[in-house]
Amino acid sequence: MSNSPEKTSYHHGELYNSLLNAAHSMLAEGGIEALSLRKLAEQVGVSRTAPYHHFKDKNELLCALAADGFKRKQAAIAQLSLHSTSNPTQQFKDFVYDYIKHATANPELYDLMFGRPIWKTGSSNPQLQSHAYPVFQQQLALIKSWQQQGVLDSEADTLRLSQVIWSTLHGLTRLVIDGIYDSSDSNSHQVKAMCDCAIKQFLSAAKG
Amino acid sequence: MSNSPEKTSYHHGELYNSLLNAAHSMLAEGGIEALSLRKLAEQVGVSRTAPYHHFKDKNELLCALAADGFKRKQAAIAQLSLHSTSNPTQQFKDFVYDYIKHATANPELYDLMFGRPIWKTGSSNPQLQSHAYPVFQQQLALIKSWQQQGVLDSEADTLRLSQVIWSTLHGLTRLVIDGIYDSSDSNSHQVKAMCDCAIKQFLSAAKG
DNA sequence: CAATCAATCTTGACGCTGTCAAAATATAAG
DNA sequence: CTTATATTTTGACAGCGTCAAGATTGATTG
Repeated sequence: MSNSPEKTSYHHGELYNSLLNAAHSMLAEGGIEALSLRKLAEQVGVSRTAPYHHFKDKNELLCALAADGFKRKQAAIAQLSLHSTSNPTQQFKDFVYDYIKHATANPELYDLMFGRPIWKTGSSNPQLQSHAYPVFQQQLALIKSWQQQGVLDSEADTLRLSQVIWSTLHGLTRLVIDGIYDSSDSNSHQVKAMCDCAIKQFLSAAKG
Repeated sequence: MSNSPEKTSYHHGELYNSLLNAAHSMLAEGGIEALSLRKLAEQVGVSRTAPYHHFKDKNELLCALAADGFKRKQAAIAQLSLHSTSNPTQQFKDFVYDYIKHATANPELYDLMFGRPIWKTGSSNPQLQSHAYPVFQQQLALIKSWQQQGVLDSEADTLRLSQVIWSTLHGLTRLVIDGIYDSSDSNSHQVKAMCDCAIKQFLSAAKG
């Protein structure tokens, strides 16, 4: 959308944000693989090495992009918590649906945020971590409250249960967006069925 | 290990297998990222474009490598099924432990077998699919039997439950091997705890 | 055995990538 | 105005996947 103002001046002035914006849409279109610094620079109207004065690395750009994604994810979850008009069981269901919905709506962004390249040892930025960690804390708080309300297994250790539920959602998402499940025909219908099955497992475990 | 016989003859004779072997160890050392056709050719002692007479693409080599992994995985699961001396509940636990154990022991191979690059639309080889599909069928059969024996929720649709359990194991594996969980200190201890929590959830759901 | 053919391997080249070094230019500070 | 600092540029390097054309070998057939 709002990529480059096409300034003709030597100094761009808004290079940092312009690069991030352009990177965002380029990521959405072709994934991490198609995201190259050179194409990015060209699209913003600047030479190939200009970005290196705002991002030390390609990795640093990816981290900044992912950090931005975590910031928005946190806001989305927070807004979901505010809409607590429904009963806690329905809240948990909505939490699951929303997780898969957001992830499958922006598969390339999800792939970046939770992918190897930026989390591999030595790659993860302190700035990235500071944005990602609160999101997990947020999820942990939600699950703790659901445990206290008897929706989820109250005997389980909250941290472990959070990790397991997250694993289930993450795994389901990855299997879908990585193409291991065929996304040809009525895929969303099957994904919905998988979510419901997962929900049922966690809910019944609470009544053991 | 047994990489190249260093034949000086023009025709290598065993190029296909030599490439696969070299690729296997190169993958284990540096991951997909570090696996380049050129380095591979050099290591086997052949020119850069020689591999193209045995693999149409780099993608085709990756598919062959992954297919080999699936073949071995199938054999491993089959052997696990034969060791059915223990009770079915313990069998299910061992199945979970083994999944994570094998995946974390060969993280780079797992990343290849269940990663985007080879499953992305248009990348997956028919040969790859024919090796991967039976593995899922195998897991589905196991889960069906555990359902019939009352270990897992017998009311759930077998296909959906298989997908959910697989999602949990896959997600847990990915979070670990992708570096999202810090693998610094006593990691295996925490992973064990997560597995136990997941197992408990699925077992209690059967007694709902 | 000799000639032909197909399989295999090599050299050369192209465009793409990330990134460093050094030079040019614009802005800010003294 | 001069000096320093931040920003951008051009040039260059090594690496990558891969195509095209030529060289070499092993197998096939007359």
